[in-house]
Amino acid sequence: MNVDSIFTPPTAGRASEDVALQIEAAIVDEKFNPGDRLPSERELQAAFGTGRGVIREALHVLKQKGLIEVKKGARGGSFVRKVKATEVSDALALFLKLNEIQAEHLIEFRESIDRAITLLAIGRADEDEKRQLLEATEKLEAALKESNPDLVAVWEMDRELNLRLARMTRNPILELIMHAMQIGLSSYDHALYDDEDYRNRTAGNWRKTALYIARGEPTKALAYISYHYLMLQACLEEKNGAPETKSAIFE
Amino acid sequence: MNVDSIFTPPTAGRASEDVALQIEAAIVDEKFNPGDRLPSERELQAAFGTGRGVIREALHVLKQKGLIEVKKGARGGSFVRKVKATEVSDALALFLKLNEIQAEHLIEFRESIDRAITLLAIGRADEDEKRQLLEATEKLEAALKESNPDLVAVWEMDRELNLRLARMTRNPILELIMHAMQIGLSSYDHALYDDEDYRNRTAGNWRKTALYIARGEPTKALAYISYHYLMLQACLEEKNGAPETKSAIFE
DNA sequence: GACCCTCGTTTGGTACTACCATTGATAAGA
DNA sequence: TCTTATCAATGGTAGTACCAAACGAGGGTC
Repeated sequence: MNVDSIFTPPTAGRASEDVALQIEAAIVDEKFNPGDRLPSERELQAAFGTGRGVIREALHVLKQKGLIEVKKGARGGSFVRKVKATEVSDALALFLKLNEIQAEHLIEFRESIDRAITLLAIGRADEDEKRQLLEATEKLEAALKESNPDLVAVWEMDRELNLRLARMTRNPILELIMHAMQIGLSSYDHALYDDEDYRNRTAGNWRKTALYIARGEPTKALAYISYHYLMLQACLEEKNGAPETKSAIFE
Repeated sequence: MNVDSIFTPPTAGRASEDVALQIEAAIVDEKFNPGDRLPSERELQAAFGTGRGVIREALHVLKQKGLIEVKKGARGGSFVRKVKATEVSDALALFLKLNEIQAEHLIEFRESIDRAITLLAIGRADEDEKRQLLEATEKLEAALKESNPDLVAVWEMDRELNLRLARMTRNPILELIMHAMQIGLSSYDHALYDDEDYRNRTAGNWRKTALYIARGEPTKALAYISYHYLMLQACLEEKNGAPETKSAIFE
């Protein structure tokens, strides 16, 4: 491929930004597709007519954005990659951390999303998926009934349940948002799981929700979801006196 | 400030990543606050015991994340900055572009958000805000009734209306998501505004929605919102025959 | 013929140097 | 006092040299 026909020497103030923008534009315009290998740093250096440092700074930004992955060694280089939901989630998580978003707001938002997801999932998922969801909630409940439950594993199951339900909506944006929320709430959820009462009621709630999703009864499913978040809110307020409330949420 | 006590020489595989992580951690831990100036590149170079290139690559990533802004010249340097919602929106927009998300999914998601926002806004906004929202919708409708409406300005008013409503929820996450959605849908909305029938009905819908929000009648407000998205969906399907449907959505 | 080792090439990763461009402060001069 | 020139700090760029990892080709060994 003739890279010289794609890239032109940077002219804007910051060369590395211009380079990054040009390469990003080339990827967005599908001049490079996922899996493709960009020219090596030295080739790009020649194509753009800049120093190698400029190229490296630009590539680092693209890597951080999740647009490329970099391998070294022979046959290495920068490879175009599909942007994953993780990048969005990370950006969101960083925003949430630094802007000290209150847990109440996160919960409130997540409840809205959960309700939307539930309605769509009831309408779109097939019987198999609904059955599998129900079975997964039963497994979750069973795992918690053991004498010494592996909390980390159970928490992971809960996480997986949410993603599974989101997938049933057939809407990738809801999947993405759910994924992002889990990162934002993860340390918080994890902390609450220490409370035996909370986790048992959560699991029971999950099963009931899945049950009414499987039966196609949206009103009842939504009722259990709302109840879950009411309970979560209550647990939160209960712990509010402790000084480490805020820091407990974000690691 | 003694930077040597904060930063340690990178040890992980990629030095620049390690440096970026350490600086990011320092910012997240509030060792540096918004407005503060980080040490100069040459000072950081000394503190981390690396080459200046490594520092620059790390700073570029932080800049891209929106954590710092960089000024050159005397008294220049890297200054810590509040992470804006824009960074999240941009990441989301990039994800949407490269994953070719269908417009139907975006609309569906946005309707869920709009319904949630409306319910919360009715419950939390004060009378002044509700009245101002209603007045703004009336202005929008009036602007469209002119013989030769300035479509760009009107579209901007529509955008502003959405943000205003989101603000009325008192939940910054909903504001953020609304902001991000607008970026993702912007070119699409803009294209639809060319349709006179669509924009007139949209404006009318907005006024009705605002009216019932002001009156505190959630059911009717939600009905108008759903109707709006039904109409949007219909417009979309109508144009579906045209080959440029997909590209029209994303620039 | 199949397997393994070695060595060389490619490519990213790091260090260092030198110099430029911008910017703000400070000193000199009108 | 105001203006102007100078200087120093700092990011921006170029270039070089070398290191480290990874892969391939070739040759050797079993």
